[in-house]
This record gives sequence, structure tokens and C-alpha cells, in this order.
Amino acid sequence: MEKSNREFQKRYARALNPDQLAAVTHTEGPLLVIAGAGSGKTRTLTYRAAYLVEKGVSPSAILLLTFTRKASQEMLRRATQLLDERCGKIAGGTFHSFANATLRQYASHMGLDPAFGILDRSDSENLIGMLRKEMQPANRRRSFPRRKTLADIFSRAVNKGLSLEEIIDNDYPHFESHLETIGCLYQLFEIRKQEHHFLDYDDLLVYLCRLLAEYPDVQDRISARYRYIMVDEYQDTNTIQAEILYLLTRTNQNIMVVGDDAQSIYAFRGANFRNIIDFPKRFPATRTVSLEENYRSNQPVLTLTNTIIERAREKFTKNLFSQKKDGSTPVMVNAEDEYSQSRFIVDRIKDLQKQNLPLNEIAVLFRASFHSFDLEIELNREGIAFVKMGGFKFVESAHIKDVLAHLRVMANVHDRISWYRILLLIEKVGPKTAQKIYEATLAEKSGYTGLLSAKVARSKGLERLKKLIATLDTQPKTVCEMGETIIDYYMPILKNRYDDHPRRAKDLEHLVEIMERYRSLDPFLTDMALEPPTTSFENTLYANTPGSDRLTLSTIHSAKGLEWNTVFVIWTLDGRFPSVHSLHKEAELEEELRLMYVAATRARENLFFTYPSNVYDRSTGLILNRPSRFLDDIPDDILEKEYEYR
DNA sequence: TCACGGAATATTTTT
DNA sequence: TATTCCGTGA
Repeated sequence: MEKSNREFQKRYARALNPDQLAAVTHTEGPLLVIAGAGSGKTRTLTYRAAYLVEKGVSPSAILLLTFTRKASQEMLRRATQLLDERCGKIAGGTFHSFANATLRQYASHMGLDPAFGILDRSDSENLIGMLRKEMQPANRRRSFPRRKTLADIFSRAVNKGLSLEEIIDNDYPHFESHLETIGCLYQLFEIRKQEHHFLDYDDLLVYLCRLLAEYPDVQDRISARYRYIMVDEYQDTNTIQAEILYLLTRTNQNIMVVGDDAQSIYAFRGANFRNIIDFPKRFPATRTVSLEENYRSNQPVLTLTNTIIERAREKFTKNLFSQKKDGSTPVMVNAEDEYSQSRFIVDRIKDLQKQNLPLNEIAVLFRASFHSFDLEIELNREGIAFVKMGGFKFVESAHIKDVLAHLRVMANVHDRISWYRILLLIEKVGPKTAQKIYEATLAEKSGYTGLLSAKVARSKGLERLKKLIATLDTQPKTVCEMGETIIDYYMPILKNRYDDHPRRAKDLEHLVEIMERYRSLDPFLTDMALEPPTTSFENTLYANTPGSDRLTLSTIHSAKGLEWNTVFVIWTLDGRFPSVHSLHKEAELEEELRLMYVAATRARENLFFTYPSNVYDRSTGLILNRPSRFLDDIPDDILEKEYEYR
């Protein structure tokens, strides 16, 4: 036993550097791992999961929490490769999926229907939009926030644990005059969610937190069950999530959190990077390990990124270093205007292609997704293939949501949002008619009889819907069969509404493939809300096709965790990046700085920044012509300046 | 009551 | 670029 244990330690020591090894083998008590960009964070988590299991810990006693389903799946997959099948049994998932599972189990404690539905972001927006319209007459006067903005305000208030008033004062001062109406709207939103047994993303966390805090017996049971907890991207947790973790460590303190305070870029969604800074205070026995060796970038890139992050006010100091000493100095380019900026990118990409660098190895990153519009035009003109990331997701697209809405009314007749959605697709049916029908379905407690009894003008479209609902209602079917029936019904609508219906029809085929994996409707719908397939059909197609060589365009947020040989960061213009919105708020300015850091640390070898001059900013009336303050006075030997690209 | 068209608007978005 | 929102006319 003793010998095999030493063997086993040696094996881990060979695969990891000393800091990584320290993190992996520290199993008892709180552990904070500060993992710099490119320092092997995922590797460390993966090895630690395998290490625990190899030591004899039961996989079901390990809880691995991440922010995306993909991240947790990937880690468990890699751990399984390292060790064996047991690693697949580790309880892994997102905070939200963990909350979902736990709340369904303990629904009665919280006064919830165990079959509660989940509202994704656009569902919430639709619901808010409906309520907004109902209140309309009161707010004619001045521009009232759009439904999306309202959803933002509500979500931010919950995630930051602040009042609506505080959020509006801080982030939306121009809506101050509407404070009262917004408050009413929020209450209506909360009431309607409860009436319909819906939880939105934020509710999942809030209810879980309350469950653990208010029911010590439940807290005991759950916290005893997970003896080892690991959390990825800890810098992006919000206050509620940190509280949940704290509550989960009641029976033991074997909690490991991994993150990089310098890469905290989600504060606008309520992430609180104080969580990582304050972790040692919350868990006084904390051991802290810093991973500072970078395996991604060459030293010139790291020297620059270290310089950038140097300016952050509050941080765990770390200084990344690399074994790859050689490389060219990052370059800052001043372009005459937006068009020249795009030309510069295109020209440089062509050069790189001539040097046989595949497009897959190049990315153009930017602060806001519209920053790439002009460049996209140029790329199209030049025939350079690209993918834009961070845009629309598969399940968020209208046609997918349309089909899902039909399934959702089958799962829950009271689902007003989905009823309205499918009814408004029908010609000659508007909000009023939809409302009448919805009320009739409520009274009849059945979609089919509701449609029959509603006192509305007959229409061809409605007759078709009646037939569809009747079929779905009376003939028991698998999820997949229901989906196909609905799609048959939906195809004429799709063709009518969208010019690009062939592409969208392919998405629907893909949806059917996904449905085949499910035996019943409820888990399917839950997964669609909580763990949706991340890529659109088109993207998966290209990602799997060898030889598909495309440039990546991405917002910096969506680029986190990724890397390329060559990275261009465009619009590094003061007022755009940092954005004018943040110039007068220190905390936000700090976040912009970290964002610049994240952008720059994506590059392995070549790193370019570009900014156009003489840009007129409509909102402030200012002419913007200075380079980003984050890069402005960096010495030439660290960041080379190339002036005036025309 | 609905459909349609033009104008306005937009930071970032793991669930 | 794409979506939302609102006014207008049928």
C-alpha cells in the first residue's frame, strides 16, 4: 500500500509543476488556487478530480461546479481519460443545474411546484414585454426602457443584492423618472412568475440559497453528501453563489476554488470579484497556491500583459513568466479611420496566410459585438472566411423557440408566454385574440377544448392549430414524434416568415436529433433552458469539418479561455475601450482594464492593437482620437507603436 | 384589431 | 446588423 502510494504521487509529480502538484494533493481544508492566464487551470482541476477518486474518495461525494455545462463535461471527460470510468460519476455541472436538481427534490420546502418551469432569458424578456405593454398608457411621456433593458435591471438587482433604486441610480440614471413604474413592473413580474410556477435563472440561485439557509436539516444533508467541492472560474461567482458555497461547507471545509481575479469580467452581471479576494477571510484556514508559469504565450506578450495588469488597484500580485523567450514585440497601430483599421486587419491577415498560418490560428477581438460590422464587410469583400462568436445561440433563435413553445404548452397549459408565442404566429391573430384564447384555455384546463370554446373569429390558421393540438393531446407520442408533428405544422409558417428558411429548417432537423435522446418532455424542456446545445447547427457543421479554415471574430467576453497564435484587438480607442460609459466609474474602469488583459492574454505569439482616429461619439458629442488609456504610455520596447495606417 | 413599414436604438452576456 | 417599437391605414 505504502509503495503504491508513493508510485502514485510520483506519477502526478511528473505530469504537473510543483505548484500545480501542491494544489492537486491538498485535499483537506479550504484551498484557493490563483490561476493566471494560460497556467494550466483546467489541467489542475482535472488532475485533482482524478487524484481524489484514485485515493478512494467516492465520486458521488465530489461536487464540481462550473459556469458552463461544456466546461464541466470537458473536465470530467479528461479526468476519465486520466483515470477510469469512476470519474464520470463525479457530480458535476453548473450552479444552475445543481440548483435545479436540488430544488426539484426539495420543492415542497420552498412552496414550489416540483414540476416548475424554467424561464430562459428571452422568456423573461417576453414576459416583461407583455407586462410592459399592459402598463403602457401610464408611461407614454418619455422613453421608457425596453423590455431587454428592464430584464437587465431586474437581474442586476437580484444578482448584486441591491435595490432597484440603487441599480437605477448607479447604472441607469436616465430612467430615474420611471423608477416607480419600473418598481411596479418588477412586482408584477415576480407575481406572474409565481402564479405560473416559473423560475428564471436568478430565481434558481435565490431559492437554493434560501433553502440551505432556512432549513438546517436540508443543509446538513446536502453538505454532508458532498465531502469535496471544487469550483471553477471563482472570480465570476456572484454574492448569492458565494453564499451557497459557504452554506455547503457546513459539515466540512474541503472546498477548492480556482480563479483569476485579473480575469474577472462579469461584474456587470453581478459577479463580485471580491469573492475571490475575500475567500481567505471567509475561510481562515485557507491555503493559497498561485500558478504563475504560463504555457501559452511567449515572453514579449507576457511582458506586455504583466504591464497592463500592473495598473489594477486591487489584486493578488502575480507575475506570469514563460519558457518561450523569443518572439516579436506586440504592436499598436493608429489607423486613420474605421475603414483603414479594417484594411489593416485584412492586409495583415493576407500576409499571415502567405506565411502559411491557418485562419484558425487568428482571431480579431473587440469590446462590443457591433465593433466588427465594418470589418465583416471588408472580410466578405475579400472572401476571407470567418465565424463570429458570442452572437446568437441555437436555442435562442426565433424558429427554435417557436417549436419549443408548442411543446411547452403541451407540458403546461398555463404557460401564457408560450401560448402567446404560438398564437401570434398565426395570421390574423394579434395580442387581443391571443389573450381571449389563453383565457379560454385556462377556463377549460385544456388547450384543445380551450381553442374550441374561445369566442374568436374562425381562421384557417387557428383550425390548423386546433388539429395539431388535438393530435398531440390524444395520441401518446415520444418527444421526438411530437417534435416532428409540430415541425410539419410549423414549416409553412417558417417559410412565410423568414427569407432564410432553408438554413433555419436545418436547425429544426438538428433539434429533432436532440429530441431523440429524451424519453419524456419535462427533462427535455428543462435541458433546453439550462444546458442548451451551445453551437448553432451551422457552427457544429463547420467545427467538425476538417479543412474548414476560418478566422474567428469574437467579443472579448466570449474569447475567455481560448487562445490563438495571432490576435488582433480592434477599437482600442479611448472612449470605446474603455467605453465612455465606464470612464467616470472607478470599478467599471477597473473591469475594462481586466478585459483588456483578458484580450491580450489570448495571444500565443503575435499581438496587435488597432485604433482609428477622429471618431465622433454621438452620445457625448466628443471626438475620440486617443489610444486606450490602458495602452497609451507603455514604453516602446514593450509595446511598439506604428503610426498612421491609411 | 391586425399588419406593415419606417425609425430608432444598441456594451459586454457562462445560466 | 438585427431587433424592437410605434404610428398609420385597412
